[in-house]
Amino acid sequence: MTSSSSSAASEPLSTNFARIGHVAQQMFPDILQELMTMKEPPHRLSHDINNNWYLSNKLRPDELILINNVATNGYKNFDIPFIYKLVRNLNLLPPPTNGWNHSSVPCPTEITAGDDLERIRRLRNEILHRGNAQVNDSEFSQFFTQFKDIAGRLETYLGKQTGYFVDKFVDLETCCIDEETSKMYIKRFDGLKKSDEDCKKRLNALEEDADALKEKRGPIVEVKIEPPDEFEQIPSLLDENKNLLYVTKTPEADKKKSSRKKDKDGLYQIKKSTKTQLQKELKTSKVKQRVQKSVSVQDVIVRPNFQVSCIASTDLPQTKGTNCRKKCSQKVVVKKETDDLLSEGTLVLAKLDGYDKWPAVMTRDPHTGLQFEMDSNRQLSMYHVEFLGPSHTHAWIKADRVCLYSKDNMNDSQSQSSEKHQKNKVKKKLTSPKNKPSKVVLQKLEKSKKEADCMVNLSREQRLKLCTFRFFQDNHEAEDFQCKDSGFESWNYPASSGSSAISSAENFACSRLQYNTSLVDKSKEERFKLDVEMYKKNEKAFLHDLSRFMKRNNLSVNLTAHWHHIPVGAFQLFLAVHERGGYQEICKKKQWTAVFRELTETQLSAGPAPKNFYLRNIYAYELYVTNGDFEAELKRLLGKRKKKSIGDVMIEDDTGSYTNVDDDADSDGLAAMLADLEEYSSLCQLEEDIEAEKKRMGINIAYHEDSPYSKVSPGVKYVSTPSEFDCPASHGNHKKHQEVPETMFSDSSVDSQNDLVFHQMERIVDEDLL
DNA sequence: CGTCAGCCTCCACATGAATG
DNA sequence: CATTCATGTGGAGGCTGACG
Repeated sequence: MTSSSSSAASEPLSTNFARIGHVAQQMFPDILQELMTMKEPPHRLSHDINNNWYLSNKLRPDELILINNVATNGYKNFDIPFIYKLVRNLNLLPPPTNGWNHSSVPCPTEITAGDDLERIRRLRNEILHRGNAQVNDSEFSQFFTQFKDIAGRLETYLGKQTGYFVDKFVDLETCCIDEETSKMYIKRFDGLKKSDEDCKKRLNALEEDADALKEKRGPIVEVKIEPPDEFEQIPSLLDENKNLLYVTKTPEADKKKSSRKKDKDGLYQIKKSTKTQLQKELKTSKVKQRVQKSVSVQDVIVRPNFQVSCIASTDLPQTKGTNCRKKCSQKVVVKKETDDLLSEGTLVLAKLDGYDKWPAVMTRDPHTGLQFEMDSNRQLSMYHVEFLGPSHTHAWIKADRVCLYSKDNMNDSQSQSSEKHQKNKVKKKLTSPKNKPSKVVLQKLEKSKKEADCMVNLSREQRLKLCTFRFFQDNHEAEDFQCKDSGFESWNYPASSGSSAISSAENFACSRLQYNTSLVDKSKEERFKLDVEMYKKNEKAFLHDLSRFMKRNNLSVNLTAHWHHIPVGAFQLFLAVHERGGYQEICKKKQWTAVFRELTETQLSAGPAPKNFYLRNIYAYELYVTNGDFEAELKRLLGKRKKKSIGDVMIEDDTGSYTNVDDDADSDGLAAMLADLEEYSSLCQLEEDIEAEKKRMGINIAYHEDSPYSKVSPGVKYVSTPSEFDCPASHGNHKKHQEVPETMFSDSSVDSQNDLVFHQMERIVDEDLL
């Protein structure tokens, strides 16, 4: 492709499409790969992912391969969805004004880097999912206006010279496309269009099947199957809060092991005979003795994500579930409902010290925006909830004290609280109410129950709107570090990037997009030098990165030292130390006093202050960016500070006051992503299972009426296979279940089905190209 | 009986004197 | 002059008693 005077406007409509297609498939990925290289140098990626709960658990095998090869290949072959996922979870950019994956398109006034990434994702989806390969001139011009706006902002944000990205778009917009390239793109999009139509037809057919079968089935009991080596045929005990019956084996599971190759995350209905058998076993088993009530298993669904649970239809007495489960079967998964992430807006019962379970809504902390917290073992430890009632309050509640709201749970808790009160007088300080609830409290509780009952039928969004304490992005403390168009540049490596994203010789004008140097090729010294160069240009970038690093490692950070009442910034200290060769050099040459005096502009005696401050706040980061043994240093710091609460990263801002910083990508939107994941899984399951089961003994599709999924995408829910319990065959299935939802790249949940189709199409196209 | 303010203790950190 | 040690300071959290 060479620049030409002939305008794109005069070219065929399909050529226009080829151009915007190139942007979506090549130019945007290249920009984002460059952004990634600057914001997350490849040598840090593995470590950061390991420190990220979500990413370390949810990456797909193909994504893991890319990450494993990142040290050699850089961000080559990282596509937009994957980069979006990394940026979002590692918090590499300031989040979009309305948060990630918001239902509405960023408006023109929203111009954070995150907003632009969000725009890129949407544009990419819009282009790739476009059924129509004809782009008229006005549409074409609109597309390129958007492209250039985004490119302009990103080049400023990344500290590139003016036109660094924009010029490439200008070239692409106006240059000629050679015939071959044009044909290649048209062919590609023809294929896309065809796949689109096929998939739509297929999905419509499936939906019809589903509709027809929906009425045939009754209420559903959910069973999750664990893949133990050997199954036992007894139903075991259940979750005390959720009435979950944990079953270690489904009677026919082992028979069908091999026939369920496609198991991912679907739910499978069991036969009536199996159901009867379960009921029988429940009546006769040891479980029955503990439960003391017969459990009528109305129906069972198998969720082959290797865990067995069964929702019994009757209310079960609260028991020490964990112990019982242990006694009943070693194979039973000890998994409480609260181990799952509850998403924002979910109606729950939360137990606060001194109170009974109280109806509440899962919300974000109005100050930090956090919805939940992980402990140091990356286990979910706390949820933020807003309590319902005449006057709403909000609080952080331990995860094991939160369960889904239901009247049964409510009643159980109340009847039990009085028993507990009798039994646990000695322990009353721990969790139970000190005394019988006062009349006032009971009245409040009644009101809150009424409110909760009213909320039951509302959507999560509607519930959130009724909440008093709401988190707004504008309040986000991370805003302090947010990049505005003016000023804030970050990771300003000169002319760096992994250009290698240019994957195919077929692509036109690739050479234009290639860059001169790549960080990947640089030695650690060179990289560090570039880091420092960048830091010199921008203090905030350093402070942001330092804070992010420390936060991720559960360490607090103080960005301003006060020596003899003279404030000294961490950044100035870092530069001063760097100029003298780093921490070790200064210690060796005993230059801490010199550093101290230089920074305080005094001749005072330093004492250990500068050294200690550096050790506490900066040294681990210095090791981190220089590929040193920062982990040992982190261990030392963590050991020293273990008594401090984990997760409360305090950053001293310019005014000297301490503020919480919420820039932990782990939690930001995690629950929303989980919902996406489940939605995606159920959608995948829909198609795959129906196909699989069609081949077997006829279709039997079941919808989980009460499923939260129904709110996400009405009409497409759990899919039940015919009648047998199948053993979820392999760990591969499990991994599949953990796939990060690709639906996060769809515009909204409403479009999720289409999006699935589109992504499948995309894969087809990509495979074709390979 | 529940709430809340005041007091106490503990801990981390800064500072400055003492020491090598 | 760098390092070590003792002391002072401030914040967080727990306990207790007064009050409504």
